[in-house]
Amino acid sequence: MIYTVGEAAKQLNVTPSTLRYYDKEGLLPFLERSGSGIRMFRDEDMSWLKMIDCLKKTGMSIKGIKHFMDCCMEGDSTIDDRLAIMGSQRDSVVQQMQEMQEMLDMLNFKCWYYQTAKDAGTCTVFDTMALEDFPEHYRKFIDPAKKNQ
Amino acid sequence: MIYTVGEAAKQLNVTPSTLRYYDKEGLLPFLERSGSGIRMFRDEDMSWLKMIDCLKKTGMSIKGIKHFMDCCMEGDSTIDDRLAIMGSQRDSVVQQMQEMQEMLDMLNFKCWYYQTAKDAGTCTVFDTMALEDFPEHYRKFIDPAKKNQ
DNA sequence: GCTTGACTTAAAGTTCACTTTAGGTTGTAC
DNA sequence: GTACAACCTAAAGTGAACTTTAAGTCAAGC
Repeated sequence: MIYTVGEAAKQLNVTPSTLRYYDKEGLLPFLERSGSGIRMFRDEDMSWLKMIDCLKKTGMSIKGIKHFMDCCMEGDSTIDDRLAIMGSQRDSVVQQMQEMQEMLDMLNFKCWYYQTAKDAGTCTVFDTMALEDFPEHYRKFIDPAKKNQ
Repeated sequence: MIYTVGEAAKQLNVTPSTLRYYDKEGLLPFLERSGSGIRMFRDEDMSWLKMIDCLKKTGMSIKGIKHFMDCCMEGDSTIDDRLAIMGSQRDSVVQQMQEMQEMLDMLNFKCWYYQTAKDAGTCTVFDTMALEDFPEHYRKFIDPAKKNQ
């Protein structure tokens, strides 16, 4: 199966211009054209696009992705480089997820906080609350210096 | 304890210019100044900054953060709005984490793939491998249309 | 054969979130 | 009292990642 830039873009949930931009930046060295110059995305190219999407979503820059793709085109001599790139990207994602979890904990606290305030009708409900009145796992978010959390 | 913009910035691991920029954009409505116009960050302001940092790190725009801060300054009349904002931000983070997990799975596959190629000295090692030769949890990443994964 | 929608390019424009620059003021240390 | 680092503002500049525009080409349906 062969897709045009518009069809490929739809599958990836991006605009055709984005794919053309990626092409211009050298992210799609695998891409072939028809005799009249039209981009032809094959099924295996869609796999490449998914990989690019993965790197993009995990925070790699266009330049970084281009470097990886260049390595991929080079062949076996770059296996070590590619392994290193994947390894550091994985480490980065693990870190990002840890940070995300911390942020989620804080947001969960805020949801509880505003839900409690909503139920009481006012944020002043917390003024008379002692630290022990807060659910245990939320206590770490409470700033004694701050009235309105 | 009171901090200058430079001290506050150091605690948050940002530059002083960033905090001045946030101030200019209206993200720091709580912030007070000394008689000579110098920004004074109190301990409870550092809590506000942590909240702003949390929203920023979870992908909220400067404009979105400003809106939230404005609600915070308004008082009890905006409790519902703030609860809604925190709720949707939490949902967004849950989604982001799910996506991150999928990306991590893919990167783990790629690490295994390149490690295997490295051990063999060539990517052609996969040419003779049947689907059953791949670890089970990695099989979903294999594209039959694609030689070099 | 002609319309129409999708494709092509190069180049300019946009948005976001800072960052830098220029010119000036403040406050602590000697 | 003077040096010097850190503060101040307004405004211009930066970099990343697209997005839009303009002018033209291609291919399927009538």
